[in-house]
Amino acid sequence: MRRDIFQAIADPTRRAIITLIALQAMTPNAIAENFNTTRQAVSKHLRILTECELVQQEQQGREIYYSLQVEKMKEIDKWLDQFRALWETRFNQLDNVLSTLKKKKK
Amino acid sequence: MRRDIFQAIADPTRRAIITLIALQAMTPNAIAENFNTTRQAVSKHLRILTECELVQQEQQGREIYYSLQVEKMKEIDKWLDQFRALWETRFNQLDNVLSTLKKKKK
DNA sequence: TTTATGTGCAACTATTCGGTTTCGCAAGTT
DNA sequence: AACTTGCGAAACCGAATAGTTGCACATAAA
Repeated sequence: MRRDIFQAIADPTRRAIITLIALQAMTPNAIAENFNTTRQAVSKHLRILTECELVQQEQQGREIYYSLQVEKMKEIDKWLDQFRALWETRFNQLDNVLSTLKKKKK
Repeated sequence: MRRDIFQAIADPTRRAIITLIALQAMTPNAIAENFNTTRQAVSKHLRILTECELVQQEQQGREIYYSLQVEKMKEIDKWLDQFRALWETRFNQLDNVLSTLKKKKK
């Protein structure tokens, strides 16, 4: 079981769940109403999101409210950092190709 | 076949490939040397990356140089935008939970 | 106490995924 | 022309994935 954040956001339904609970905590039933799947399927997604700490639970009577652990999303942002420098300069990927080819040609 | 950028970066090997060719175009053989897999496996990853336009090819004789289409990475950054506001303000996810619970309690 | 509701978990299924092995082909080299 | 090298594609395989159905259990309402 891999269960890292990149695998977690790979699924479109999970991304939608993340967006849904980003602003307001929601119960599995309430979340499931927004998708064409069963509550159990949503529950499975929530388990995966919980396992990689993207999501938080808060029991309230017999209901469980799920909310986004927004801090965790920074990890994706952090990974993107290494590329940010590339797309922000005038030296784009085309220049890379050309310089590499030139080098190979000698 | 889903083949979107989020599914593409879900695999750790593919993320490593992306990092590897971000600065310099490389051939499949050269890329494969960095991993404990066959060249064919790398070739498959490259096909997936090419299909979602994360990667560019440049034929050079019988060699094919692959390089990162860094512009495409912005799409991930763009998706993160909706959460950036959340983690940058003092209102973090704990506040969300509390305010939601307060509302429910009436 | 009985019934309804909200939930997680287990078992099963079809599909996808990442990998290997084998092959064919094109481009260089001898 | 024969050989080597670099590559992609196809066939196959075991594992993981996303979904379903069915169940058990706790909480709340009747």
